[in-house]
Amino acid sequence: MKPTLKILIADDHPLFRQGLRKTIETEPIFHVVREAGDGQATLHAIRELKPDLCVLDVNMPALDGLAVVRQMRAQRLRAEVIILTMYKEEDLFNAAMDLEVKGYVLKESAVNDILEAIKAVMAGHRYISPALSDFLLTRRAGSNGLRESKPGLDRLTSAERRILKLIAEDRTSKEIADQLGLSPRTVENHRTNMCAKLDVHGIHSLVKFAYENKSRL
Amino acid sequence: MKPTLKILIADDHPLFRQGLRKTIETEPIFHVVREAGDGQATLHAIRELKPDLCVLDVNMPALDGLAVVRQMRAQRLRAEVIILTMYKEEDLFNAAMDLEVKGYVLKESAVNDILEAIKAVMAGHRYISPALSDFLLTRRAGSNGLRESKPGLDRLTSAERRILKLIAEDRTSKEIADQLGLSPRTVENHRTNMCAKLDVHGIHSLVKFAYENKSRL
DNA sequence: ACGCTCCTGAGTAGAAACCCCTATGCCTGG
DNA sequence: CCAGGCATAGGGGTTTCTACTCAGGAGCGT
Repeated sequence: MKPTLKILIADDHPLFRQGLRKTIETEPIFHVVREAGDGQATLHAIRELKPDLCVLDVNMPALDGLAVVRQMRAQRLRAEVIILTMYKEEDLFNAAMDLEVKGYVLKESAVNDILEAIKAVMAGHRYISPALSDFLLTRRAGSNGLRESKPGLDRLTSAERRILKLIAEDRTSKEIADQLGLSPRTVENHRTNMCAKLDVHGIHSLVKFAYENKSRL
Repeated sequence: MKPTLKILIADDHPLFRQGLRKTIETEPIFHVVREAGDGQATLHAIRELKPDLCVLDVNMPALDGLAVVRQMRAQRLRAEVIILTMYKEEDLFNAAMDLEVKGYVLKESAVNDILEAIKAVMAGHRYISPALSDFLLTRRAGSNGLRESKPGLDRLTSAERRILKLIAEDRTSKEIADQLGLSPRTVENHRTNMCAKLDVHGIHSLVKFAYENKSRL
């Protein structure tokens, strides 16, 4: 089987896009279905064409590359992402990693690298330019500290926090009630109130939130 | 400033050493002061010549590349190290990282990569082949405590993995069924089977598992 | 004293997930 | 050819969580 891979490229420089396209299409199964020059157009094109892979420049008008990825996640647009950037900025890199971007390539890299990155990502692996190895190795120290506190987390009351901590440990309302000496209904009411305050919906969203933020409870 | 850099290369294949030497010496300031074919000879040469940088193959007779590094550390021989290897083995890679090796390059990489690696390492940075980005990213999770792949994760079938990926995105069985063109009951059955295989129980445990392991799906 | 928030508890309803079964069709290895 | 694994689909029942409503009491500031 030889399914051609639908690729979208986004960069605000037409000449760079052209070079990128030429490079990518040296590989016959890679097909660039669209070029976009700004973030909004990129997002539109992703919704419309459902590409398998997006190669996004960070610096773009309207929406930058990472903002596009955030929108993709919010709108459940499933496509692999490779971020292209000119500079080695640690914050930018960490933000991309937090968004679970699969590829991160410096523009200074050899043209060969972008092809390698595409192949690796489409094979389910990740590809990060070696120039960023330093960031990758020291990431643990950095990314944990500078994460901004979620909006709404500070609006939780003490009882709610107490319960959320136990939710993060995968406890049911009944178990939590037993442990805290409350009625299961009270715990359920707190759950409901937290869902409203945090503006999360769905049966698992509160658990997910609790799990993501358990270090800050 | 133009001090020539003393480099030692170690590999048990003479032809490969020759290619490597030619490649390195395209850069005038790099000077290969010795080639070695096994670990003992390498260690000897390092003591004798005190090179600035050692490019070591992993597979060598007498002492393998990592054993040489261990000896260097034990004998306080200060030289930067770049490990060259043919295969992507996670254990080997982690062992090298634990030894604070500054460069780790796959032989399949472009010849250009080894030069980039040398330049990066001599500039005080690290250089890791992008093919190993996966290892690098999962290393912190691994070193954090839960260590290596869960028992049972490899027992999942392809359909189950496909569904687990969507579970990790907080989708309901109905949404997953719609997206994959299946009956909701089928998806629920897969959920049940996965719970049994993974030996997890409780309404949120599968979501939690999926979320923790989403990078390995 | 009056509002206000918070903690507590409850009724009702529905959605989602889990748990126990059965069953069909497909493919593969012995 | 048959057993077994896998993917598919369903029945019936239970538990858990969410989403609404309501309500009493405690504490707190104006």
